[in-house]
Amino acid sequence: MTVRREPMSRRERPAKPALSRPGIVDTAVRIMRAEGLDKVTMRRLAQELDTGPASLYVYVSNTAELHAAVLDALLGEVDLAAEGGEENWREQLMAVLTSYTMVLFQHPQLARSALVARPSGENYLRLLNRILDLLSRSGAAVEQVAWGVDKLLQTATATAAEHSARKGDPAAQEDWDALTGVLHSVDENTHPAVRAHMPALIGGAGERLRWGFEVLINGITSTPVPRGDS
Amino acid sequence: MTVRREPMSRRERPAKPALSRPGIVDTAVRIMRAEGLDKVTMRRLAQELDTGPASLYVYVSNTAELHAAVLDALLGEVDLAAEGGEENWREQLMAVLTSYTMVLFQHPQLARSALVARPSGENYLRLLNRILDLLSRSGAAVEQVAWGVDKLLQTATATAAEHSARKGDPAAQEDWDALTGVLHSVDENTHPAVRAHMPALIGGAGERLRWGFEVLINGITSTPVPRGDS
DNA sequence: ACCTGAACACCGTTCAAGT
DNA sequence: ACCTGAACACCGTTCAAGT
Repeated sequence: MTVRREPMSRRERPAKPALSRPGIVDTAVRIMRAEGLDKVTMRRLAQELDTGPASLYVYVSNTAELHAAVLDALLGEVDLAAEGGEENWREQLMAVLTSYTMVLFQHPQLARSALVARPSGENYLRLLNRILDLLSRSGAAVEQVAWGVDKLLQTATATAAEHSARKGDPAAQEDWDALTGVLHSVDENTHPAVRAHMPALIGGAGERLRWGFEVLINGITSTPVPRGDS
Repeated sequence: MTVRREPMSRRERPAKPALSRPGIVDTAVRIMRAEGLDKVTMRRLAQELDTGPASLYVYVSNTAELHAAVLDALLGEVDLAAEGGEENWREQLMAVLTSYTMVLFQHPQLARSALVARPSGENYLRLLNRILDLLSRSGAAVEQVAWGVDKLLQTATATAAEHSARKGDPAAQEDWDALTGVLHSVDENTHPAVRAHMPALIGGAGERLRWGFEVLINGITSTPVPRGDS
């Protein structure tokens, strides 16, 4: 009788699996997809893994590092192959950047943390390598390409982070509304330039991303790095 | 005797001043300067003002809005006058952008929050107006100027936010070290482009900011907005 | 209208102790 | 080496009650 009880309870609580870094990161990703990044806390994660928060510190040194690991996992979704002929580096570059941005758009809170805690994972490295390769086909100097890639990734990340204002967050739509409201009713005499640029200042949501990348690519390939730097 | 007691105790606790939004924001700024933005919490602020956290919600609707108010207060320090002759819009623009970036560099955590919660305060508006005015002297189309200013402010803000990795934060230096470490020891066969751009990928801290602005200005003034957009 | 005490529902991280 | 319970030192926000 006691013989039977043992397997039963195993089936009910399906053999709590041993902790491991991959397992922890997987669970973190699952929580994020289901409920957003701010639910990915040490305590919540521990609960999900049927243990105490202290146990996680064997595999992860703090919350920031955990979020970085989640980001790198997500970066696996970026499409590096991208359509467009081998010779058309510009279109390919645009496609990869767009793919990266779209992945981050899905989780703007991650983009936010990516700006601060520089990622250095496997998937990030692959992405970096790919973009460097594409941009270097422009024929620009090595320094321009190196610094330029940084700028491209920065815009993409920052744009996605800003996006958390529109989506996700509850009170963040209000910020946007507040800004557009203020811009619409700005005083002609004190802020003439704002007035003069007014419809454009707010509009063009969709085209802005692509235009932003084009601006950067044009600027990067035509602006030499100050001499004497490596 | 009781007559004397009253003024005494007034002198010891110097007449708790009435709460007000400006007073709250001032205190918040003071705490930030002294101990950093993450000490600027509702609870801590209430303690400083000798009241309970609930009382603050009469003047401030949440923590994000509080931080936005602190940011706008700080933006008052940006030097909009900037040296350089009236005719040299490029140098003036560069000076204003640099001043803005420097102010944010002092408080990178604020820059971080500025990316998400779009500011719309008085000082932000002044800055926006000034940069629009300067950039419009390039002769570029209105749409390019409007979208371009957004890009310029975005880079400045994002660069400052990234800066929180190097300064301030304790474990964030580690991220940077981790990244440079990984980049230095990357495999030639799997990531040839990273290898090829290696010294430049990491170096050039100081010149990068100016180069970044130049790239944008060049790109903005030479890249037309897709037609049909305002 | 403004202010408050108290509560609800959480956090990250550490550390001594166990296995 | 890995895991845990318990504690320390905090959070934001709400709400009924008071002035």
